[in-house]
Amino acid sequence: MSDEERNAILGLPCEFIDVAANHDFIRLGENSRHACLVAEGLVGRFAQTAAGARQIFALHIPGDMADLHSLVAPEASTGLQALSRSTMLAVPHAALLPLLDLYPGIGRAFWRDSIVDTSILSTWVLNLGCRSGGARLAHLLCEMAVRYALIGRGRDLRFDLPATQLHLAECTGMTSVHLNRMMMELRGRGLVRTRTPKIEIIDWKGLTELAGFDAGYLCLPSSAAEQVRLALRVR
Amino acid sequence: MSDEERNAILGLPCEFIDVAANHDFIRLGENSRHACLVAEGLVGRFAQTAAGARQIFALHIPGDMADLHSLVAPEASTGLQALSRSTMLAVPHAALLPLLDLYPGIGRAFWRDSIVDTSILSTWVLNLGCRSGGARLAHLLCEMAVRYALIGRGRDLRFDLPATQLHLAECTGMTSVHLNRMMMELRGRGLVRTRTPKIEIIDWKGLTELAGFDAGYLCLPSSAAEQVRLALRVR
DNA sequence: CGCGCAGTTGAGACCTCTCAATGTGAGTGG
DNA sequence: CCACTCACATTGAGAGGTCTCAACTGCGCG
Repeated sequence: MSDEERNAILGLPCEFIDVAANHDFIRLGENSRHACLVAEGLVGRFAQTAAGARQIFALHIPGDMADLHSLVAPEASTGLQALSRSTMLAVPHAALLPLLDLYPGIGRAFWRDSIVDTSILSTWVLNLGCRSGGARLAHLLCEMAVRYALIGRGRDLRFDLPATQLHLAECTGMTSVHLNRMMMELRGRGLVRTRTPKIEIIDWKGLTELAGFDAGYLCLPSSAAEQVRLALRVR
Repeated sequence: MSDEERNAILGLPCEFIDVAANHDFIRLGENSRHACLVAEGLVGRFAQTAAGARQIFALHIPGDMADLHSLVAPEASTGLQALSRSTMLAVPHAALLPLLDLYPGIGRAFWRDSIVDTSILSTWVLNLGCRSGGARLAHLLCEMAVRYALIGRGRDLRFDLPATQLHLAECTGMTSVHLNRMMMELRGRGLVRTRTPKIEIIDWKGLTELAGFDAGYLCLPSSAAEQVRLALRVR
């Protein structure tokens, strides 16, 4: 984006919103009039079956736009839930939409952001469809380690993931009971140490191998990839 | 889109490409220089694990843009495979990109198209994470019935789905053996009649209930929803 | 100090995979 | 027209992964 475009974005009106843990602040089927940027906390995008089973299909950490897509498809049938106490920055669609016509670069950047989300989502599909429970959990931990490192909140493969095991189970398509057993197995194998919400990856190589993790799907520019490597202090 | 924008699109240079069944015409990790519109056949977007397990996470039928996302994120790590003999219409990125700057409406329409793909993908995640094998298959059949009806290729809940059971298994995260058993169960319950590639849904209500299917995620404008109802001759 | 949520544990049922064999139909060459 | 071949669908049996349900533990918070 150009400086002009960047400034247009920074000049946008917005409003801080505080959300309690486990609160669905955008309900399923609700039409949203804002785009939400996560300022603090952890937010999950989810949907659920008629039977009540809930699936989380994206985790948003500080700095993420959680529902940019609502700009062009406000009727989307997914909800947004704070997994821990979170604060959001809500930007009205009414203020954002005109920028899209004025600055093609902004639209393209937003589109690209959606594509990255989709790439992550695709990888989650690959996980759910092709990998065992333990590998799915390991993959999620690898992903979050990299993403937290990227925003400067992970050092030495240690980071806070403010989600309960039930939340993680809803991400990885498992029962919380089974997730617990898988988590214990990762610990038992000496791959991670966890004590909610703290996660510490002890054996990065082992964990990524078990998970089949390759950070490519996060669509990092090569400069960022370098940065992650440094932040993780890996290799 | 305005007429002017529509005309700009129709004036784009393009090239027909014929692809044999089971041919990966965009390999994993390959950088694409074209956007592909499916003209005929069935195309799957896929990725695979290091162990070789393949997951299809989108099916594209005639009229779909199979990899619009490559325009803004050409390095995406997914492949494109023809599931049956297909013909594609390839539009060079070089010709498409300038339009994005000239016509904001085009960019927004493309973005919206990506969002719809993402919405479908989200629903596949919900399927994989929360539903049993039989329900996943039923859901896929419901989705394809609606989508084929929308492009005028489904009448009375009958349509051709030129994919093998192995392909369907790769879509739904099952073994082909298990998919076969689930397919036989759907038949046994009197929900569908199938004989590759023909699919006939006998009991729409029963199938949608088993699947927990709700067409909302396809993001149809209300006019199209009406149209589908007519095409399916349901309700 | 007690309540309640989150994590942990156990046992049995069920779903899905694995591997291997068999059936079936369309196309092909003789 | 028949034998052959190949891809795909179907079947069986046993192993393993995951779920269910129910109980129990540990810890933070009021």
